Amino acid sequence: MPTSQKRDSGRRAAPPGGAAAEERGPRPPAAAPYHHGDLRRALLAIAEQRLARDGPAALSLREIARAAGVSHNAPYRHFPDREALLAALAAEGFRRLAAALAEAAAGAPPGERLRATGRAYLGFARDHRALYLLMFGPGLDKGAHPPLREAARAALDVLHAAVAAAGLPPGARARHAAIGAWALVHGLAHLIADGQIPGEPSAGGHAALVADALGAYAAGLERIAEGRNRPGA
Amino acid sequence: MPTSQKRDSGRRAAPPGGAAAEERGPRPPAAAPYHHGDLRRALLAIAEQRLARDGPAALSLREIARAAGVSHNAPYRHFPDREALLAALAAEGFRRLAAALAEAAAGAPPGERLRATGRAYLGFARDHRALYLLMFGPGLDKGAHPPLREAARAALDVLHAAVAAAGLPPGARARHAAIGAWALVHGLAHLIADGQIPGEPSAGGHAALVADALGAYAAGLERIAEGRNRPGA
DNA sequence: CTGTGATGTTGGCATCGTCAACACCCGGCC
DNA sequence: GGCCGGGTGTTGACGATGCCAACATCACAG
Repeated sequence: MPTSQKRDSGRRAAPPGGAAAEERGPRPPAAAPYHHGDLRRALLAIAEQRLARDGPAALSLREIARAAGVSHNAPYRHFPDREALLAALAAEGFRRLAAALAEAAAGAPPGERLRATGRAYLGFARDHRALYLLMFGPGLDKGAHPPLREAARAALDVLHAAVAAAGLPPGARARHAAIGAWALVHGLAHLIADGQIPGEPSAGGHAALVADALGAYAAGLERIAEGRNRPGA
Repeated sequence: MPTSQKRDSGRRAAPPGGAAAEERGPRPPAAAPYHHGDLRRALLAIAEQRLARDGPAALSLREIARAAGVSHNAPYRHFPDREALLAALAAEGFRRLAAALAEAAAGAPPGERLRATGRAYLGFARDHRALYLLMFGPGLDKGAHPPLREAARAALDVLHAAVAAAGLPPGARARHAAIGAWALVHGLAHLIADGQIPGEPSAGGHAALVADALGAYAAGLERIAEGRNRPGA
């Protein structure tokens, strides 16, 4: 029902209030269908930039509408409430994250797959800090928005594959190892994004830290794969 | 300037609006100084319970004041703004977390210290889910509230000690290993609290998962401590 | 006893999320 | 061609919130 791409009619080229165009791709005819021209996408784009600027708590539907050049109630035609917009934003973030992870995993040899995926995860968190914090932050009832869980599961699947490539035989223990890898990388990303770890979060800032932490975990996985020393009860 | 403990005068025993007493400890004379009687503490107690019930976003100063039986502006005599109250809550949480970690570490043999500390960390996150999410969530500028950083650093120190007990020689690499341990445990706690990992978060719910993940990391640390295979660049 | 400063109250302002009613405009139907 | 139904956007309103300003109250100091 949504995303109804109808026709163009060339109206409302530049809304007066906003500094944010809807950044239409290089697709000549298909755009601007109804009154405004693909609101929803414009709202999401504006919301993402405000999110990065002011944090999730300061995100107001009215301000987004204002920036889009529409009235304060227009967003309600596309999102039932504020949380739904946040959820759509987070879902899009999960999709991008999963894509980034898959790409990193595909471009690395099996032995390096785990580390490469972890680096990609951390890179995403660094480059989309606010979005990342929104995706995993509280205040978003994941159960009420299935796309979130679905995209998150897809991301975990990539981690699964990377752990399998690390040489661990499949089974419940491998699943635990995969979740552990996810948790390690997620914890690092979260602590860095939260500013708990001193040092510049620049591109190579925490490279040694990440390499050591991932290396330790990978070494443990190898050791378990070789010696089969059961740690848990 | 704040926390001015003056004297008692026995007034205003039961405010009409609230179901939340200020749960004064077993300290007979020292309590209820000025008008209300240790507001601030009462506000924090009420805030913590509302936080656990409705999440951090739904926490409103006015509602807290209402529950405490004071006017909607009384909290401003104790906290400059809403965020300051949140920060005080989070700082208290960090203090409790550090204490719990220290206790767990002290009660475990050196070889088990890392796992025991990790379990305590996860137990704290499970038992104080909302507070934990507040402590590490966005929307709280940690830089603006030094007590937060301080308490967080204290918690990390306990992890440091646990990692040292795991047999790794001190140095930059050991520091990285400690942060990695923190990240692993933090990531597990956060993912579980966020509902990303299916399964009951009850006391023993994720025991096997936690044991495997911590075990893998500890095994990697041991392997590094023995063989000295340098992972990072 | 008077004054001073911490504590609490009343009132007000701008903003926000959301609901209800109305206006516009496209495409389908006769 | 003309109507009309529903998706889309607008105006107006309500209650609630964070915060500011002015005032009231009380404990203690001098």
